Amino acid sequence: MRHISRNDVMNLFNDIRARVIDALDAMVAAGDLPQGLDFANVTVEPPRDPAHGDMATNAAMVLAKPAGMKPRDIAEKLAARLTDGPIASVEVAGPGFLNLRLAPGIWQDQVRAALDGGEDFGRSTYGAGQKVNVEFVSANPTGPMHVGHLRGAVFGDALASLLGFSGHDVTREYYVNDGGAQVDVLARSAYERYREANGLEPQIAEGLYPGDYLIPVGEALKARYGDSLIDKPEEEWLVEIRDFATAQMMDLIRGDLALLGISMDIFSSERALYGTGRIEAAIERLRSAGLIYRGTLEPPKGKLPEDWEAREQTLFKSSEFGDDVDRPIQKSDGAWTYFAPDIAYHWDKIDRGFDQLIDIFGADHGGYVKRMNAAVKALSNGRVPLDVKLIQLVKLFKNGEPFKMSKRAGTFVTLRDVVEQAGADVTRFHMLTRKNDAPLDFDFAKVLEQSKDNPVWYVQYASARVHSVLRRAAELGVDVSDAALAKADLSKLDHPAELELIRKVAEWPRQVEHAARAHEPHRVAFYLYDLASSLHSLWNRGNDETGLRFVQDGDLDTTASKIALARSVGVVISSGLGILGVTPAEEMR
RNA sequence: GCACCCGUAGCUCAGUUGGAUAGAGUGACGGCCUCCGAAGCCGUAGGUCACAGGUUCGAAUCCUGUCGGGUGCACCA
Repeated sequence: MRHISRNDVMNLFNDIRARVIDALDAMVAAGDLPQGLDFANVTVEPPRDPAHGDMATNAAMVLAKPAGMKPRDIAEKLAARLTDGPIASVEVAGPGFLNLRLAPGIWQDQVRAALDGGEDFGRSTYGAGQKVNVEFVSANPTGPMHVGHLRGAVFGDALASLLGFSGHDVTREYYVNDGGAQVDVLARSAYERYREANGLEPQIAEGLYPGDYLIPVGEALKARYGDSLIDKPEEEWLVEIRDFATAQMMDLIRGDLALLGISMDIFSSERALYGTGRIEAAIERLRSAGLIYRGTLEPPKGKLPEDWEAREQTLFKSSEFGDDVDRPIQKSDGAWTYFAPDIAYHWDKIDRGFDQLIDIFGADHGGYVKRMNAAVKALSNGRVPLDVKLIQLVKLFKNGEPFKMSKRAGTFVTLRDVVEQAGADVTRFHMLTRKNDAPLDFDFAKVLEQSKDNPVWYVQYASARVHSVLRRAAELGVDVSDAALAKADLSKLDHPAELELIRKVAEWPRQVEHAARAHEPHRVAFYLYDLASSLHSLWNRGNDETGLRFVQDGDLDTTASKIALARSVGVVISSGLGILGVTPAEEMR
């Protein structure tokens, strides 16, 4: 029998799949199957219909064609080799599925595994320690974060946690766009506030940042420079004020992130790439691969920009890597485009030894992903995969009414506004209740509502019920420590309604692994909702069937078994919420 | 015009990387509290998975085309 790691034991589905693969290997050895088959598509999954048993495998069907055999023949030979250990019985069904029934106690063992593992239950090693870089937020350092940044921030942080939980070595990274014209605008805006602090009338011209958040920056500048910069030409103060203001803005942003419980491992500066030869070196690397040339791009088809004119530019041959056209890396005046330092930046990430890169962009930057993918492919010789996740817009509502925002009118909503009104836990969970590429509605009234319409509340309510029942059992004299509960007689948990909940708990390792593979943390949120639903369902059955209540007056042993189940649900909820960055509730009052 | 994302119940959305009879919430209707937390649970109703082809044992899922919505399209970042 193949060696099974502790991790695989925790993921029952992987364990059973390993047994199926072993049986297939044995069939090959015995000549029942041809050599050289690929078992990668063999899956073991919970069947949708419970009547189909505990688990089902498609092995016979996916192997029929490559093996040149009938599914039914494979299925029957495979079935004969599977009834062993945890698998109690096997039947061939439908077009060639093998429906597996597990031996008594196997599911219950998963409850024990959850209690033994605690919040490590479901942790996996499939990431194999791979170094993954998750770059997210990367908001321009020109002001506080607003709602537009909020969702990407939560998504990136949760994805990073999810990958860490599944065995990756994760770095959270922020790319500071401090190299372009917008930080000069910031400097000029801050300068006006500096003049204001010196008692002069600020002249916030069109195009400057009007926000109040620069007023304290102006005062800090006064404290530092007095009036020595007043009426001096821009050349004398631009760089100093720019660097100062940028640093202040980054402090602001770090504070905003902290409100959400987000802490970056690294802030990488775009500006720091200039003048170090890093950009030139990155471009040179592409040039030596024959991917840089001087050329003139075709005008875009369809509506032609008014001021379009043919220009010779330095181009990157991104079209060789799936991009639609080649992309300019230098402007006509010879300065780098935004793309050039970004190429250098990604090369730097590759250079730092990451095995996998993930970028999180707003959906409005979708047009950028092909060229970035092309660059990373070219720079790493295809070694390092880049996955760009696009985050769709958040639509704000208040009691069903759309919340109009306008930067000009000063009514744009900051991240701080949202978190202070809704709370970090609610905000974070709600941001993850949609797939990243689907638009999301955020209604300040609804997210705070206490009903099952609100998934945050619903999951928290389940958590609170678990804690409630643990408290009651403790009052009756049950030792509710995990170590003690793990010793309870779990074979008492044999009612179909209880088994249904146990199955949900047992699915956690599998769900979290799938979520990690897909880079989709929202799956964790949906699973938790589902798990909460199963708990509520069992709970309410206890109203009619008193034998199903978690607390059984006068029978401490049975209570301990049932509390063990409740606690395993609680363990998974806090583990799952932990990945999402949400604190589980102990009570709702 | 081109590229990317999306199209699933009246509404808002999931859908286990191709599996068996497509699921939740909400809204509508009907049940369940002398009972561990009813802020909950159970049931009924509701579908041509935008449309048309194709791939195969098998498609909401993969490919092609069409329609509809969003986003982006040289010297902005």
